[in-house]
Amino acid sequence: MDMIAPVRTDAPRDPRRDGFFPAGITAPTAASASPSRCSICKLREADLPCDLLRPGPGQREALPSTHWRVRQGEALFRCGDAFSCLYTVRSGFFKTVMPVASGRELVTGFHMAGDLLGADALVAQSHVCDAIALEESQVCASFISGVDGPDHAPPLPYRQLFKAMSAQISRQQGLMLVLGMLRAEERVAAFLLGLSQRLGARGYSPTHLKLRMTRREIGCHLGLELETVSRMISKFREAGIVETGYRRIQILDLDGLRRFIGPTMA
Amino acid sequence: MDMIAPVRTDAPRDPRRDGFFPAGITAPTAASASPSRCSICKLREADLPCDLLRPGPGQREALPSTHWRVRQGEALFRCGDAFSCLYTVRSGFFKTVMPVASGRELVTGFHMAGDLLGADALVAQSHVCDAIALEESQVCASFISGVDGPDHAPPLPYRQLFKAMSAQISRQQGLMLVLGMLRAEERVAAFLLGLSQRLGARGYSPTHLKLRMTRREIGCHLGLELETVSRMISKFREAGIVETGYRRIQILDLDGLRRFIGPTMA
DNA sequence: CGGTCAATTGAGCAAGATCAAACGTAGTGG
DNA sequence: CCACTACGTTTGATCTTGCTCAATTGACCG
Repeated sequence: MDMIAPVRTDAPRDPRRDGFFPAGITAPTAASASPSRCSICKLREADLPCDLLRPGPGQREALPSTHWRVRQGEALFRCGDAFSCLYTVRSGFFKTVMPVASGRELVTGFHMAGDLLGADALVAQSHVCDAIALEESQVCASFISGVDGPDHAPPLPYRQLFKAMSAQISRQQGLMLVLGMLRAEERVAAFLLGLSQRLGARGYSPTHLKLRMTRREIGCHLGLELETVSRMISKFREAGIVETGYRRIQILDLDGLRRFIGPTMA
Repeated sequence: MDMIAPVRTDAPRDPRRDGFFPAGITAPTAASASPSRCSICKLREADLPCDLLRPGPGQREALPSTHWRVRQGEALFRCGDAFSCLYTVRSGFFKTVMPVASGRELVTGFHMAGDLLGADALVAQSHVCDAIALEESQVCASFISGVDGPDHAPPLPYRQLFKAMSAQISRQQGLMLVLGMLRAEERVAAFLLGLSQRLGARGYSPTHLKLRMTRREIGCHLGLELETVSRMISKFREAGIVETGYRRIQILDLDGLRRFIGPTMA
């Protein structure tokens, strides 16, 4: 994805969007349609005030930015939306939510003045969560290319670092989902499936796993006691889904394991 | 903290360290003491192979890197260690652990060939978790300054982005700790304390909180049902620690609330 | 071949989920 | 301004899940 110009000409990609600005977002208030420098954004303790996106001495030009209003209950961006800019909360209150198949939702965070929103999409180029205003809010939107974009892109080593850090954020979000929403059985199944998938991606067998960690370590990773981990693995064995031999686990029925995760995760 | 030269001359800061290399880490094997370019690191599906730290066309010079061996059970780095370099797992298996006061430990992840280790320390300049080898392992260490370092530092806007992403990683790790190790009572107490602290840092009252979110949203954030959240708040009220009025919560006894979190978090 | 540590399995118990009902608050429209 | 409605909150009763305690078995190492 390339840099999106301050005046956006790309058509909305999401069916929920029906106008020039995202649903629930009005045109710039203090700023004109052409992006302002937004030097009034001086927020205490802010993670990333827009002012800090200004260039330092010897740097290139500042990233263009502008202000938007978001009404209560409306989305600043939604899961799947193409990445267009980073947001700093100027006033109000947001929640970020990952929608889950089961209807329940995972609230990944609450965000108030000074907090950064939207960094989740820097690498994948599309947002992985909804950002919903819990009250009338204002944000500062800073237009910045994704790490692969040609303009304003950082030097190569840092692009890789961005990717690595972004990958870690994604991994942690997945783990939060496991810890916050899944039952013991589902957690262990998800753990085994994740391990299988990662091993497969590296050229190892995805079905013959050699566990390098103890049941206690698995438990500490999944928020369970070691006895519970052991019991769940035994349950999978009794169901004919895995075969076990001490630290070695053979997955006989990958789909059966997926079925154990249930409707929460797809 | 500044860039640490490939040949390290700084004294170990951690009492657990007793030699030139971190405990359990032997001198470079394939590479000589002076860092090699390590072009043999071509790992499939890797998040950040050392090769990718090479400069692209028109970039500055590559970051120096070298290889280390880590024996089973030994630490690649430990919580509190000064940040010196980023690691890519070449072979073997690691766990990353956040030590917790209560003796239990939070395993934040398992890491195999191709995974990046150590990015947690890029901003704070010191590691926030232990990285322990679960079997005989090899890593590629890439020397890179922290985002505030003078050498190899990225342009300013990206430094801010690094900080923001790093902050998000820290926040998520804190939440994983809450989701994985705390009981309902402790989770709600930690949530209220966190909200209080963040509001205080922004100039609002840290004791008179106006909750913008519903009990259900708090529950979805903490991995609890909304009834449980309500019950815990009622318990705090009955204990004389908070006063409640619908969406408004007044904290009467901050220390009392901290006492509820118990020994797990300090 | 003990010794140590990890894993398994069982029994009882407590924390939290679930189901259900009553109550408060905010918002709407007459 | 008030009544009505919708939704959020509180509280209670019951039940399930997973934790705790305990004993046994199994693997690995000198």
